[in-house]
Formats: sequence, C-alpha cells, structure tokens
Amino acid sequence: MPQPGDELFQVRLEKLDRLRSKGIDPYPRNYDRSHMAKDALELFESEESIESDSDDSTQVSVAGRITAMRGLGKASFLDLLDGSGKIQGMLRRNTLGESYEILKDLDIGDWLGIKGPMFRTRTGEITVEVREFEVLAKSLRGLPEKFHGLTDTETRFRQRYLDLIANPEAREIAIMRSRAVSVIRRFMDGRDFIEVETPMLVPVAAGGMAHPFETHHNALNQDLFLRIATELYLKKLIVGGLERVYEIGRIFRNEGIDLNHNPEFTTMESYESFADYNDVMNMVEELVHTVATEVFGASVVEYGGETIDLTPPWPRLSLVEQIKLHSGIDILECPDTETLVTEMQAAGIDVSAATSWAGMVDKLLSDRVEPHLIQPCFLVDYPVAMSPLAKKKPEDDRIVERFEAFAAGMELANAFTELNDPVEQRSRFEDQELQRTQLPGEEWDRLDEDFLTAVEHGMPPTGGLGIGIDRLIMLLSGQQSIREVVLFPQLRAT
RNA sequence: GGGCCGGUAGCUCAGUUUGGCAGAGCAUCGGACUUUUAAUCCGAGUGUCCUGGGUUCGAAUCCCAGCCGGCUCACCA
Repeated sequence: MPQPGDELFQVRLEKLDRLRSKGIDPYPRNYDRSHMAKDALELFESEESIESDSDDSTQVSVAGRITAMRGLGKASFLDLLDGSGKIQGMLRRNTLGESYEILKDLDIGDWLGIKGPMFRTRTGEITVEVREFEVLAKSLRGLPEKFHGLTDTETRFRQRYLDLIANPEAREIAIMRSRAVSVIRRFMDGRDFIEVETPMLVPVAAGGMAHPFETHHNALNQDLFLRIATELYLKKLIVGGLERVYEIGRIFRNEGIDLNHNPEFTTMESYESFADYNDVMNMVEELVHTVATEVFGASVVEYGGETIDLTPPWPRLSLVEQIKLHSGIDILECPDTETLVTEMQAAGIDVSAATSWAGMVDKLLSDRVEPHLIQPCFLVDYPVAMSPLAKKKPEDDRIVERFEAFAAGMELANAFTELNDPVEQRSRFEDQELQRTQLPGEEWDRLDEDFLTAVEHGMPPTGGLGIGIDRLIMLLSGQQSIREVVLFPQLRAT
C-alpha cells in the first residue's frame, strides 16, 4: 500500500496537481447519474431484444470506482464498480479528442462518471461508449491486486472497505445481513410488535450470565456496565402494558473471541404478553424460514457441507431426553453436583472446568448434544437451575418452560415463558447471588432491584425470546466465522 | 489465558529445511498498440524481510524475547 512519502503516493499527488492544472476539480460535489451499472446493462439487453431503428442505444451516465484499466493506445477500456456491480466503459481518442489525455492521470481506485450510449464489443460485453467523463474523486492509494484479490484476513477486517471493493462475497454478505434485519423488522411489525430502544449503559449487568464491560460516568461519578442483554428493560415495558415489544441491538460480553464470538454482537429480543414458550417456538421457526426465503431465496441452506432444511415445523426435543440419548446420563436422577460429576466422569467427560451443577449440564449439552443438532430443532424444558428468569412447568418444579433453537450444531435462539411471580423471581436472583459467592469462577445472573420492583407491580404472562442475529446470518449465508458477518469485528488495536 | 501455524515489495506469494548479492506475477513508471477484459509487447524502480536482542566473517534464514494475525483448547451466545 502506498504510504505518504512513498513513490506510488507521490506519483498520484502529482497526477492530482496535473488534473487541477488542467482545470479539473478532482473532488467535485456531485454527479448526475442516470443508471446503476446493473440497471444500465438490463436496459441495453431489453432494448437489444426489440428491433430498433436507431444505431445508438439510450445514453446512460454511470458512476463508480475504476477497478481495472486496459489501455490500447488511442482506445482504452476500464471497469467501473458501483453499488450494483461492474460495467465496462470504452474511451477512444476519436470521440473524446483532447480530453482523452486526461486518462493518463487516472488510476485504478479513482471514482469516475461516464456518459454515452451502450454497445456490445466483439467479445460480447455490454459497454458504455464514453462520450463524456468526469473525475469524481482521485484516489491516492492503490487497490489490492486484481487477480488474487485481498486475502489477508487481518487487512480484510481492519480495512473492510478494501474487502468490500475486492471481494464480491463481502459485499453480498453485508447487503444480505441488512436485508435480513429488515425482514425481521417487517415480520415483527406485522405481528403488532413495536420496536423499542433500551439503555446500553446500565447500573447492573443483569438478564444473563456473562462477564460485563465496565465503564464510568464522570458527571454522575458512577460506575456503569455495558448491557449483556436487553431482557429486563424489555420486560419492564411489558409491565408497563406495551404488550408486544422487541429490540434489535448490540449487546456486549467481556469474554473470549473466536469463530463464534465477538465481544459486541446483535440480538433481537422480543416479549409478547399472554404468550408462552410454545407460541414463541412457532414464531421462531416461522421467522427464520421467512428470512431464509425472502432474503436468501430458499428454505434450504448449505452449511459446513450439510444441507439444512429450515421448513417448519421443527422437532421439539426434550433436553433431558436428548442428554440421556447422547450421554446415557439422566440428569434428573443426578440432582446434586457429586452424583452428576460421578456419572459424567464415568461417561468419559472432562469435568475439571465446570464447577456447578448447571455448568455441568451445560457442558453435557454443548459436548454431547449440540453437535448432533444439524437440522433445525428446539430443545425444550430446561432445569430450573440453568434458567433463573424462566417460569416452572406446572407439573414439574425442577423444570422450566424454556427452549433453545439449534441448527448446524449452533445455538440460534433462547426463549422461555417468563417468570412473572415477583416473590419467586427474587428468590431465584438471590440464589444466583449466593452461587456467585460460592463459585465466583462461573458467571451468574445478577439481582436487579429495579426490575424486581417492576415485576412486583404485576407482569402479565409473557413469552420472551432472544435470537442471535450474527449467528442467524452465519447460518443463512453459510459462513463459518462470525467475523465474516460483522463488518468490523473486534481485533487487537495496533 | 494454553497449544500449533504464520508475518518477505502497494497486493498475491516464492526464498527459511542446508546462513553467502532481496526474488516472481499483478500494481507503479517510460515506450508501442483504436473492441480489450488476469489485454499484449519492449524497458525500469520497488523493501524497517513484523520488532528488539543474540550467535556468526556474514542472518529473511539459526537462537531468545516481544508484537500482530489465523486455527485450536478453555470460557461463552
């Protein structure tokens, strides 16, 4: 990459001066574009298909970045890339006269507007025969090489704009993600949910089990945390009678970074009054299927060599049964930590890291069950010890009405019938706080007094949902790394 | 945080095993070329070999420490 002071950079500065000395503003303020590249190509094809009396096609003006230049003396070809794709332009000394010489001061990477009729070259490519052109922005640094493109992952993530220029797939994923979020919004809005925003800076990082980022507000002289979930604030809105709310937003967890984890990630959480987790399950499978078909054009996706069919309904599988099936362990028969440790060791599972009963069940789930959950499904009915915010099943107070959605061995969503008994909620929080004092190495939920006060005012029966947008996009776009679906993934600052 | 792998020209990469002038393609610069498209042809210059130490007559190459990245394990969604 040319740096200020480098020869390549200097050469471009000289070109910039030459353009100015010819009376050309290398950074004009606008351009009157008639067509996107893709639309221009389609226009030509449609005009071509009907017999036309005139020789010339409609004139178009398109604007984009020069991604390739091929000079042949008194004629030159260049590729322009705009938001819709690429289009080729041909410039000839004959048609352009003196202004043809300006080409010498153009480089790959510059923004250019071209205007003229279109034709097909000998090799069949639809091409703008440039009658006029205008420099839209001079670039001082070179672009990645055209053939191999940009593959260095560090540069791709740190300078995502180069990735977007060089790699069409990067562009496609960014666009797909945006469309997917739009579809989710339409889907939720269509079900009479209202989109809300809740605080990201919070005094208590509650609503999940995760290590928060800490910060400080100077004027308040108060420590604050970045939210780890949107859950509790959204449920306060349910208490307030908003009935159906959702939030699509960033949450922050101060934990490891890997293929599936970025410290900031996007979730959609929704809360629906008078619904239970069965209603939410129906909604989730329909939501995912709708996004897949509307954005990616299919209800079937390829992921890691597997073909995954997202068509509802997805099977509802008992968590307890699935653990029994894949590990031989009946967790309900092991109500205390010691028994479970013994059983897990007997099954050859490393229990050195997990210290709590809930932590070990979670490990059983992720080690033994998750890898089998390739086709989409719901695991339902979790132990109460793992789920301090979920309502117990009426027939079994060891189990709560909670489900997690899985596909391609990845967890996509977590949801439950919300616990709305304020007395029980307080005691569940107190249990979490107690566990933290006993097992500080693990993450526990935190007691949020403001939230309890809200629930004490009466929270209606509610079905709640959290769905990881990044992982959903990974699944639908076939990407194995969360960094591919986050435009600017977290990297160490240099 | 642990383990493994990597970092060489603007980009993509050889060269490291066995220490001996810093290399190729693209890009860039000069020239030729009026339908090219990884254009072609002739000619030219690329550089903190990630950084800092060490060994050596001599280090991109060997040793040590560090930085950055990737994968993986742990933790997690």
